[in-house]
Amino acid sequence: MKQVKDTRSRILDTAEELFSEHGLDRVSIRDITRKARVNLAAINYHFGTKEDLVGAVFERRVIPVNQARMAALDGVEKAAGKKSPKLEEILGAFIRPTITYSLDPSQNNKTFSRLFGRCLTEPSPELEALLKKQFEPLVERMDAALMKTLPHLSRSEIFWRMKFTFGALHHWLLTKDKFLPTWLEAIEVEAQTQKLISFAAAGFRVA
Amino acid sequence: MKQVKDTRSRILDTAEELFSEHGLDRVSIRDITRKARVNLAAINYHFGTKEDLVGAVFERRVIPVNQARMAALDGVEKAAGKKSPKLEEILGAFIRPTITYSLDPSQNNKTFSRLFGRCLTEPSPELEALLKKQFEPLVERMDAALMKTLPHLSRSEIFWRMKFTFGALHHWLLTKDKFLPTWLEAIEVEAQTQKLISFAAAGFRVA
DNA sequence: CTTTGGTTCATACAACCGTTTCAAACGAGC
DNA sequence: GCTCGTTTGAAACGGTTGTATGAACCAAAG
Repeated sequence: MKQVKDTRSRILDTAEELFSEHGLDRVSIRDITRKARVNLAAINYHFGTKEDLVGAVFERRVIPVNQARMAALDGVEKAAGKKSPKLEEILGAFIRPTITYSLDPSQNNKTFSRLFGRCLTEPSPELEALLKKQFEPLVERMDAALMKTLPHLSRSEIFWRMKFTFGALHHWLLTKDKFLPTWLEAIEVEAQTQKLISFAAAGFRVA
Repeated sequence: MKQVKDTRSRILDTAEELFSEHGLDRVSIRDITRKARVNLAAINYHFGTKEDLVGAVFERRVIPVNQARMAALDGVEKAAGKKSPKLEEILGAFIRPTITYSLDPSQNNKTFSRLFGRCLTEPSPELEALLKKQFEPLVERMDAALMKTLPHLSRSEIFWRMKFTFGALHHWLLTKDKFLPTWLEAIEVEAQTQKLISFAAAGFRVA
């Protein structure tokens, strides 16, 4: 086995970094292998095609984040017992894991938030299928939790409001350190997160 | 002059269509010229580089949309007279023009919404500068109007809520006919727009 | 020691990229 | 009719792309 894992994960790390910085299409396989100091053929050997590599990069992050979301949702529902969980807590279970994972420096995740936001706009059909597979069960659980807490809303209504929340979250992840005016007072990420959660919660509470 | 305009605008139309469908980087100038039935060199002759073409495609749409937003804001403020305009009307002035322009079939705009949503995630520095230039004055006017209507909110607070609104809008534009579950009841675009506006308005009204 | 199965390497491949070139075609003004 | 500036055309440029090939390498198994 030698240091297979070394090569494989060095490719994954470098690819993630470059993809999130420049976009999937502006990064060539040669850019990745050069920066990872790995042979050109290593990518095709370990992952198959470039598209397979893209999938692997996404899966490595999306799966844990969505698992963390599920776990957070579990925790929120268990804590609420028989009562319905608070709206802010449900939304927090959806929003917070992306922050946690995108800022944890121990896992080379500094750049993950941008990658994550990006994955929604890159139009590869295979990537779209992957996303759908990764998000469908989560969205279903979210819907169920929200319907319990907001029983007066129809499932369709919840769907649209989730879409808006999703958009706000991902646009924020993608641009949270871009387009900032000079006069803006800098605030912590946690404070930004709370702003987003209460913004979305208010949107969900509309009659 | 002959049919210069014909060639030029046929390139613009085709480029817009292909860019919005496949993304900026997945479309080559050969794809464009082939589909537009125009000589390969025509793009470089009329626009310079491919990046210049991208800029031209965006500008042709972004400028009118933002002008329409400005005009709508003017109308809302004039109608309110000395009083502050209603929050929903301000947000509508920002949101509605993107709908109007992305659905008007008389201007080949069927695909514009996707292009528009896409332009925020493609990381070209020149495009970013173009966007900043096109949006800064608009955002300033929006901020001013919102501060007048919501005087208890700080400018920074309004900035973040605008970012969330922006994200919800653009994610919606980008995916409004994607990832739709089978059980979802179909509704008109106007109804979706109203949902978005009241969602965002509620977020702005949080104390 | 030799074989084996997995991994790395340099190199080659065909296809495509954005851009340039320059001759041909063109309509307007004299 | 004949220039003249503008627009189109076919072809080529050098460079890069993703992928494939087959030899070299290496740890572990027999």
